[in-house]
Order: sequence, then C-alpha cells, then structure tokens
Amino acid sequence: MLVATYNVNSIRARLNLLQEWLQRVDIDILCLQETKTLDDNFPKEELGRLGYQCTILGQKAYNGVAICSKKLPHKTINKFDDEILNEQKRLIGIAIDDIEIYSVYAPHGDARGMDKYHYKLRWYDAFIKFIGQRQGKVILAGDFNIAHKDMDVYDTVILNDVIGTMAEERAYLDRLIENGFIDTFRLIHPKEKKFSWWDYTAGAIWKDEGMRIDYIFCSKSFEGYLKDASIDIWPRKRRTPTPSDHTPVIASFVI
DNA sequence: ATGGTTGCTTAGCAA
Repeated sequence: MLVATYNVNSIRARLNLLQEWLQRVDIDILCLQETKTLDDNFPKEELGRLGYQCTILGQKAYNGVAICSKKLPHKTINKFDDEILNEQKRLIGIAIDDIEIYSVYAPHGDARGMDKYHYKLRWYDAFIKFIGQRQGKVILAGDFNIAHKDMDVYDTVILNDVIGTMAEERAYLDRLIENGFIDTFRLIHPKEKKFSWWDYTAGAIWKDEGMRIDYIFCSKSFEGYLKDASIDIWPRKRRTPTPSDHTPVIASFVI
C-alpha cells in the first residue's frame, strides 16, 4: 500500500501535473493540502477517471485538504471538538479497513510574535491533543510547516531560529514522536539530507536549497508494516506544467 | 540585477 502526501498549492492549477504524476506512480492513498477551492470546484471527476474516490474539505482561496483513495472509505472525519481545528480547513481524516488516515496542513506561522505565529502554536496544541486521543493504526500525512532537525534544512545558519525551525515548533514534532508516531522517511533513511519544499524564488530548486517540512507519520502499531519511504522530486522539477513549491512524499506499507 | 515566485482574485494577502 502506497501512501503519498502532496501540498499542491491549488488543485485546479496543479491538475494536469498531478494527473501526469499519478500515471507514473501507483499511489493507493493520496493526501492533498492547499487545494484552495470550494468542494464544488474540486476536480472529482478527473481524479475519478484515474480510479480515485475523493474525500474533500475545501474553502475558498486558502487552505483546503483532501484524501483521494482507491478504496471507498467507510468513515469521514471532518468535524472536531476543538473550534480551531474547524475554522480553517486544515485537517480531514478517513477510515479504510482498520486504518485511520489524516491529511494535515499545519499553519505556516509567519514569524515569531505575529498573530499567525500564535495561531500556529494554538493550532498545534489542539492538533496534538486530538491526535493523542486516536487509537490503533493511524497515519498522519501532510505539510507540517516545521523542519524537525538541522539536517532537514539546506543551511542551518540562514535557517536558524526562523519560522519552521524554532525550538518551540520542533517540540511539537517531538511530542508526536513521544506519542508513538514514527517519521517514516527518517526511519528508513536516518542520514539522508532530502527536502520536500523549495521556495519559488531565486531558483531554489535548482540549487537544492530546501527544507523537509512534509511528513508521513505512522503510529507504532504500523512499525512492522513499513517497507519503504521516499521523496519524489520529479513533479517539483517540471518546468511545464508549473509545479507546486512542494513535492510528494511517499511511504510504502505491506498490508 | 539592489530583486527574485506563485495562486486567488483583482491589489492585497498568503505562502
């Protein structure tokens, strides 16, 4: 079973590239972020033609998450007890067989001290609390907007104590791991310096000046099933159609 | 070259 996460930076702008990519790989469950459109405008039919059932939680212009799966989910989780998890569309879950899968789009946070920064911390508090209550086989796939360690950024001087690398942000990923979640890419590749996002400006992708901020975490109960993990740089290196600033992250499970 | 890129929605915001 192949699980992928991809921040597409607009599903409508990225549809052609996404279709091309999906024909090259054989993804079973695709978690999308920054779909940036209301549910009515989500290209359900186009993805349906590629064999995917789409579970969508969109909003106009910003945010928006979805999960496209080959199997039909028997449950959708799109409402949460904590209001901060409901107001912006950053989290959706589905259940397939005995597995819960979440597509996650954590707030960017702007810069320390700004309103959006405090929002990020409050959102993460609510998210970790919610996730801590989940039981059994759980997968969290998405754009977490935090580079966990120094090896997850291209330059530790330029990217020291800035948004995405602050100790207080990294502590949230530590807490996820303390709760039993596994960073699948890092487990399979303990030493590899690979990124999942590169700034659009200044040709960052061609210099590999990026950060690893997209992750697939799985609960401890999955540990024996994890077979492989990778970052597919192919979509990010297209010149046409225009790519997202992120690239897909993949995890493979023997289920 | 003293900046540079996208997308959504239409000039300002968000990333």
